Amino acid sequence: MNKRSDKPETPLYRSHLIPVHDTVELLSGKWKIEIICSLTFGKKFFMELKRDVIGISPRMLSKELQELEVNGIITRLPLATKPITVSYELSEYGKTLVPVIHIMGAWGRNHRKKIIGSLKVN
Amino acid sequence: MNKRSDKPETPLYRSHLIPVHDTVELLSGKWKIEIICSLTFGKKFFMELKRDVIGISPRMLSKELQELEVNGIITRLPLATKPITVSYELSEYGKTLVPVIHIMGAWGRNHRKKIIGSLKVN
DNA sequence: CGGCATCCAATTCGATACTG
DNA sequence: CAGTATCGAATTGGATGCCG
Repeated sequence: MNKRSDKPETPLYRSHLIPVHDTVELLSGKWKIEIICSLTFGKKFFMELKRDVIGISPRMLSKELQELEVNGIITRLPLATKPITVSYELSEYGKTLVPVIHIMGAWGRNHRKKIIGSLKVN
Repeated sequence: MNKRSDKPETPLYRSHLIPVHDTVELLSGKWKIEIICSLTFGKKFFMELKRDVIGISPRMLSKELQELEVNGIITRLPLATKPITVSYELSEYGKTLVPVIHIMGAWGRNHRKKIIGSLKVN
């Protein structure tokens, strides 16, 4: 206990709620983070993503890619091959989201340790 | 374009997926962020929270508070009044989550600006 | 007052089949 | 190959009433 104050130094004002929700919702889809993860390693074809993201159906992959695209996180690059192929990549803007995800992951990793530790009393 | 590399300096490895998901899911409930926001201003009674979080039903408030409690984010403090009253506060551990939320909010605020800007072509 | 049980509405997700 | 359409299952959230 090195602190007695009840309040954190940085309260969360109501004006912050919407932006935080935006970020949470953008990442809330069941497969979004995994898709972004795969794309941090470079450009991928639809089919490669489907192989990377184990268990995803084409329906969900398509849907979540569209959501990421309208948010500017990824760029869709259709190629005039035969049959058509489409590759996706993280946009420069999308890359600004990666550090945020890392910070969330760091907290989550620590949280996992804490929760598992708190179960050892079983 | 000050960079030519396709890959971000910090890829997201698959080992990061679960911890990131943990953090997202912890914040994914419809009212969780707002509850945490309210509690960053100090201890609150159940009833006060219900007034603060406009539109929430007692059922949802109770449910989300429980989820935050089992995750160690908040502390439940029942008082032996008549009738019983219960107050909630952010735990010291829960306060470690606040900076993460702030970072998510900062990204989201910028994202909002970007998205709204991209609609001005309407 | 705090919170649980029940029931219903809405949203999300999965499986599968189909098209250009 | 890269999606879309359709259907059904599962999850999530809301309204309400009851109880200690």
